[in-house]
Amino acid sequence: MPKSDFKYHAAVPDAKGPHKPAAKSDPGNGERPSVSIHDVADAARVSIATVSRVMNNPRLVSTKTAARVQEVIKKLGYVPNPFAQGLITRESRVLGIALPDIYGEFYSELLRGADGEARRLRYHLLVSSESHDDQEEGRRASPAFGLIDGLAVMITDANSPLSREARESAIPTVVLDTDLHKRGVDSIVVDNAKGTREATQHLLESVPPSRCYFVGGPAENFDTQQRAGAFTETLIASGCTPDQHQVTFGQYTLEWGRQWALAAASHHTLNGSGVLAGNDEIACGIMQVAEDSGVEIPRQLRVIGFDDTRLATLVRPRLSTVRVPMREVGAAAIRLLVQRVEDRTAEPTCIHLPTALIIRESSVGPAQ
Amino acid sequence: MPKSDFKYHAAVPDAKGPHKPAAKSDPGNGERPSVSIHDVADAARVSIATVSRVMNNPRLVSTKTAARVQEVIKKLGYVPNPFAQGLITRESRVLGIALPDIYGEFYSELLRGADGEARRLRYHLLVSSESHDDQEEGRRASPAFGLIDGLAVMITDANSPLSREARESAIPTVVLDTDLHKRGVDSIVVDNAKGTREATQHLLESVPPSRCYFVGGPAENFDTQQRAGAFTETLIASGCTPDQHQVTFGQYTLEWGRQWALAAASHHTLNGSGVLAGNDEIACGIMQVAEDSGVEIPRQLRVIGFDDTRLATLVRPRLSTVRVPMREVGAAAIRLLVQRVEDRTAEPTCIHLPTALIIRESSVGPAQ
DNA sequence: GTGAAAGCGCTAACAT
DNA sequence: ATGTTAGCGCTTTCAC
Repeated sequence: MPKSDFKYHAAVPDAKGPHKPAAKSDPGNGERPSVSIHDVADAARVSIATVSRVMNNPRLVSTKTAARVQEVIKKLGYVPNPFAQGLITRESRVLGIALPDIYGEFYSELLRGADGEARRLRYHLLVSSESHDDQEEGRRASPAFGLIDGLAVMITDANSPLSREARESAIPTVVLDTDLHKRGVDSIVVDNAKGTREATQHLLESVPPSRCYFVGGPAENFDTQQRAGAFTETLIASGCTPDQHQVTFGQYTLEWGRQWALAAASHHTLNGSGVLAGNDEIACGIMQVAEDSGVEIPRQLRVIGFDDTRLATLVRPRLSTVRVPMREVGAAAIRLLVQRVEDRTAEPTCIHLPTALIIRESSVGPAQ
Repeated sequence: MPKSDFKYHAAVPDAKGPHKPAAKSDPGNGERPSVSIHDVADAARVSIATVSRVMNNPRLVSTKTAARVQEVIKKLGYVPNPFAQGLITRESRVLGIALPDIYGEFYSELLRGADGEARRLRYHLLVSSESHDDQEEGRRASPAFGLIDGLAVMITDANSPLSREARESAIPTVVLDTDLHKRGVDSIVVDNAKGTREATQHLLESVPPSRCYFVGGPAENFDTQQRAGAFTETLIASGCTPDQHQVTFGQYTLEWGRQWALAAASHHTLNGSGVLAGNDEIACGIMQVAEDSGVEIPRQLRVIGFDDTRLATLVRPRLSTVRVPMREVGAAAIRLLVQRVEDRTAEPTCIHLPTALIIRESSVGPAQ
């Protein structure tokens, strides 16, 4: 019998240290019996080093020993303690993702993409939305810095405290929706300009430039700005400089769409117009008001949404919209993040994802 | 000068052990400089034990010392290493939540509730959807057992492998949507029966029982079964035993709603009927087909959805629906889970959350 | 190919 | 009130 067997078995049960931490097989409460690398080593009559090798670098172990150890591992249901592993390797295979909110089709789909990709790459995903923050003083439960290997942040508004924190904690980070790669941060951005141009040009096919409107989300929002910018440029290129009423900002909500449309209707500007909304919800709000006030879509009013959420195919008439590959955004963020985690010396990059106009019913048909 | 200062400083830099793990302040790559409890202890001229006490049990330390240590902690930006902590305390303050999918209003809202509650209780949330599984053999990346302190599982179909795993790993678990508290598992369930009864009775006010339909999701689904059951019972109570066409099962998708409605329309059963859909999406599908085939809602057809997602207020006519407090479900799950994590001896309980009929436009109005 | 041993950073018993 | 120390479970040199 190898000495390791003797040593461990003999030494441990007697040599009760002064510190008696979590139960090993404590009866009376429902603790996990928790089999450790020592248990495996003992049962397989090898040292813990060998067990470790079998798990992390099997080619350093003879096939025969490896097989025996594997068998014991299986029989005992051994799973390495991630805390102990992390203490040495400084890796948890957990990635954080911080979103401004996790509500609605948009974030939901993004998260789905991120989750799928993380799984594929054998990482776990720790989510955290910012929305519920700050109610109670400054106890900002930042997304487990120290535990996570990397963080994907979506920064909608300028420089949120979170991004600063991330920078300071020197943790691998990728930013969604803001191109910061010149500042040394990997980023994923969506090519808002392309889709916006296509949509605006599509509108201009049947609506005079002076009757085209952009109904955006919050003015501070990065996407909003790009979309508004591309809209304006396209109008200018067509020979019409839009006035201030043609480009407005509000919220990314259906309610804001309704508000805008109500105001527009009261100025009689709905009929004969074309509007590009900042997202599908806004577009839906506009469509609702139009319908309620007897303005026919698309005959009297053309409307195009943004994002291509399921909403777009749910409403009638079906909503033309600019598709944003939200799922791919989430997936790309994780892919890039993992890349960075596994090689921190790589050059910061920025992945651009395309947008494209999808024409459905709300923007086509016989001109008025 | 305390001896600890001498000991640590003198001993460590020279006594380079055989094992040289992760860089402490490795230049050349962008590692975190990582300040440890020792650094704080040194700088504050106390032992590491005192630093630990300041963080975990301040009342054991004199106010003066505590203040000094706190200052150093702040100056150095010290954050305890969660791996080292977890190794001893066996807690990570990370909770797992496993959902069949994370798509759509429903799961999105549930997740939002869970996230908010987790934050409130100072836990982190590790999500994982099952949908992306199993593509590549059996590499089931279970939700970080060993790392998480507890797991909230939503079991839609009978006994998924996940729930078994959870049981085996002896980790605190709460189950969503299936009452298992008799089997010793905390659970959160929604009182499907109440809302379903209300909805069915509401339908019966204007539609004869023989013209009432339940268009459910998957037959294996727990919620579906309860809803179908309550529907049938209510019909029976009103003196009509529903035939097999009146209670059907499919998917929780808009498409299934369309299919059902198409089939129904071809049998001329749409006009003059009342239908309770398994969820809002199905209801929307039915409404679309009805509209397309010229059946007016609510005049010729009454429809009620289930869940009260935003869809319900988006469509026209606005959808009557049975509200399910998805957000509260998520929050309650986390609350219960944390309770269990912090006291494993408590009796398993089952939290019931109510549902309630919300009457909007799709189910009321002048009878035909 | 395998084992011995150091030590990651921390908490908690024990000693003072 | 504070310090000393063992040890959580693991990975990894180093020696054989």
